[in-house]
Amino acid sequence: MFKTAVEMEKAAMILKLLGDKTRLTMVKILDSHDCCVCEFVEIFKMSQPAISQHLRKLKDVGLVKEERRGQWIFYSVNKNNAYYSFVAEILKQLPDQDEKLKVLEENGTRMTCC
Amino acid sequence: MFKTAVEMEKAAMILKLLGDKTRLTMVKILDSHDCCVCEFVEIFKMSQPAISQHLRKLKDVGLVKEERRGQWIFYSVNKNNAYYSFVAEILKQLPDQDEKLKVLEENGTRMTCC
DNA sequence: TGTATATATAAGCAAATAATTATATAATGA
DNA sequence: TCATTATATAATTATTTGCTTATATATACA
Repeated sequence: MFKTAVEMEKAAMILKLLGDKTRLTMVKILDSHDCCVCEFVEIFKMSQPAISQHLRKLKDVGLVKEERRGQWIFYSVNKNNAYYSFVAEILKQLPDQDEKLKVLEENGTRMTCC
Repeated sequence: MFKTAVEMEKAAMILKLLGDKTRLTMVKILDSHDCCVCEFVEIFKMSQPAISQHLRKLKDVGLVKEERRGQWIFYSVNKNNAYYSFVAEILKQLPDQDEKLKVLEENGTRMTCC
């Protein structure tokens, strides 16, 4: 089933990170689509620094990784992370967030930026 | 697979609750054994009010329930809770905590109290 | 080379969290 | 009925968190 159980300390740390609605939704979205910061700014109607700070926390524990593409920095889930399978089991149980991206495409925000 | 996905808001709330090492371990233990407050005080080497407050939070969202047995109040996981299957998937991936209870039995603390 | 755009980072602050200490409640047993 | 034990609750405090505003950096493009 699972190679090895996640340590309690690490598990609690991951859960605390995911225990924020914004970050949880980010990870759920990133699990199926790469996104850049400006898309999240649109989706969550939050300031750019607030978004960047959430992404920083996710990056610091290795849950997401970043990749610059020209002017933009794209984030994606780091599926090689030791805790990815732990996280994936949680994400599985969450509702699809694709309609959030669809809204961006409809109002053109997705195209403009990325 | 799952009847219905857990709402993002609710999921984040549950994850935040479990994102504390003490509470996460409590729930993992309670998932297989009922326990009373004084046992947790021993296990975690924490003050009784601190333990009671953690249990209160878990009870407030319905993850655990309490049952008085004479002088003691026993806590157990509320498997009827709407979010139990969500939580159970997480607990599955955590290492067994039985040795923590074993320590209590060895030093007699488990018997004395409960 | 200068300006605009995307992003990160730092500093400051208000709200939330998790502990402590002190006190209240409830059951047990002499 | 009184002392003891188990637990809850309230008040206080220190720490952490998540935002804001201000500023820095890095790329693109005219």
